[in-house]
Amino acid sequence: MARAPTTLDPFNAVAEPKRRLVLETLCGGELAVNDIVGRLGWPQPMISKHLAVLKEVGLVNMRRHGRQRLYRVEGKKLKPIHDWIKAFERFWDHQLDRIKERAQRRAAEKAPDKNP
Amino acid sequence: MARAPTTLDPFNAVAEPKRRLVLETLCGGELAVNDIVGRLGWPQPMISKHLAVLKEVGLVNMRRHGRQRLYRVEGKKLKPIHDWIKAFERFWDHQLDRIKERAQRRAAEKAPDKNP
DNA sequence: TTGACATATTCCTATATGGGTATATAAATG
DNA sequence: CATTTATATACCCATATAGGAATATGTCAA
Repeated sequence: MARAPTTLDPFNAVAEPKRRLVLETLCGGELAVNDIVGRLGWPQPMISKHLAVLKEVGLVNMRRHGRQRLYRVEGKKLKPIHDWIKAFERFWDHQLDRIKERAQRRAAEKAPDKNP
Repeated sequence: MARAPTTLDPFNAVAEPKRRLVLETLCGGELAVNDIVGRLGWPQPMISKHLAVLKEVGLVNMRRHGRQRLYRVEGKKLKPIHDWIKAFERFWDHQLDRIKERAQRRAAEKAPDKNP
């Protein structure tokens, strides 16, 4: 079997560094293709092709406006990655560990009879 | 040009779903290859090959113990992904937005002359 | 030494990629 | 309609993949 298609899921789509740059570029808001071309300085077909992949996984939306096509980032589609990575946060964010522990302790104080 | 090698960075290594499962399996602590084979039920060469990729990007460490090879997850190597995704958190975690705003407001109160 | 066990490596193949270049489609404009 | 502008698509190619099967390497034990 070959490698999974880039359009399989956000993980694969975002593995390509240039596609991440496109998403970052769209972070400020809706942009037409040529705006992205201007900001990134890559050939237009390259931008269009990367946008096509991002659109197929739902990471961007498109709407027509005259002869332009305005692309907007659909950030929610990145949540699965965020959720998956969360399980590993403890490996670098010890601060967070402490926050969580404190939260759990507080929860335990509020419901001290939950675990008899 | 072909697709970037899976060993280029954590993003590419983790794009493969099975590789994510291997990492999750190692989350509980060091495991020998055969333990992973047992838990995931995949052919041993498949596990070894995925481990090789993960090791090359530094997502796992290995140490020999007798005839076994014990693999341990190196979670810190996932931080770049976490950091990149953070810029998009606002797209789903509105709660977090409010927390951040509050923190910024508080910081502004502490140093009210920073922006004259 | 000879096995048995644990793991890695090699060889194969179908498959999809990303970039480049050229061209097609579509919409506004004169 | 003809032309310009904005974007997408088609075609080509070198490349690396993931999986399967077979085999190699390494290590302990009798």
